[in-house]
Amino acid sequence: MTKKPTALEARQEIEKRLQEAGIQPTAQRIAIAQYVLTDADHPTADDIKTWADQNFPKMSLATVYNTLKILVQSGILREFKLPHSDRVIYDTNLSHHFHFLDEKTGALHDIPPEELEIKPRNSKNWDIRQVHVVLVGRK
Amino acid sequence: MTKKPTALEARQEIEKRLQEAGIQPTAQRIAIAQYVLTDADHPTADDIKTWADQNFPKMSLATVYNTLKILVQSGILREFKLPHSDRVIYDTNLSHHFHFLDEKTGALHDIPPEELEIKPRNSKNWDIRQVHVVLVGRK
DNA sequence: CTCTTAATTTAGAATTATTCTAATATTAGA
DNA sequence: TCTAATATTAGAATAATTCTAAATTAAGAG
Repeated sequence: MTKKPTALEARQEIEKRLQEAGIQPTAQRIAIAQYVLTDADHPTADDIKTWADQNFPKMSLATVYNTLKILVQSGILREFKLPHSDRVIYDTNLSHHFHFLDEKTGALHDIPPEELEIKPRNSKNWDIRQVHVVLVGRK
Repeated sequence: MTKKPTALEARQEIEKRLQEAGIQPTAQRIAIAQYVLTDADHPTADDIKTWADQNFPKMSLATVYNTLKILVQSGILREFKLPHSDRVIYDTNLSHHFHFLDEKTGALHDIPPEELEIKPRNSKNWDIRQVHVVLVGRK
């Protein structure tokens, strides 16, 4: 039985991850990474800014964007856009998965890879690096 | 052996299609529809504006956007965004297909549905209306 | 410690794609 | 030919994101 990590332990875990990725673990970066990786659900930059305004002494919008860019570059997060909406959405990159967008509510759900079999009959033998799948419909 | 349609015939064909969709076939709309449906390859609104500036007496950017919106609403076109880029891309809706984005060149290629088998193990029995797939990689 | 340099953060301006607005022009139909 | 409805237009407004240049913070050498 694994103990649930305390807030401090979680923070230290995040800090370690940033360091391992060669990212200087500043207070702002730790806060953003912790929020996106543990609490948030497919947040946008704006969601993160709103959260920061309530949970961090002072953080500029530019820092939110800068930090997200760094986290994406280092592979800790991935970013994507939904087929229609305007905003970039951030997602943990821990496990490969697909997305289901509920037309009615706008809610975005993860689809684990086992739920969707994708077989490229890759006749052209292309080198495929990323597979983005968004199913749009109703529950 | 079918004859290749003349420019006039193509224009009339487009006009008929607009009328059937309940869209008033104005000169601007015919021009845009003809370009997107027969000549352009995954254009953005900006591509269409550039083309119009060179091939139509005078057309405002607002008309480009208005017309594209109407064509999408009527099902003649579909629109989507690539996972990373900023612009909406327009595509003919004639046949269901997927996309391959070449990381190196940025070129976007169609993938016919036979090339990619997608099997949702739809345990949740969701009603899926659209399937967006973008493979990103290199040729 | 303390100084110096490099890295980070910041506020606000700039940019980009798209939508809105209100006036003008065109079209369809009586 | 007139009228009402519809479409087009230029330019302003909006929204997400990026850029800029100055101020702050952190890291490492001595």
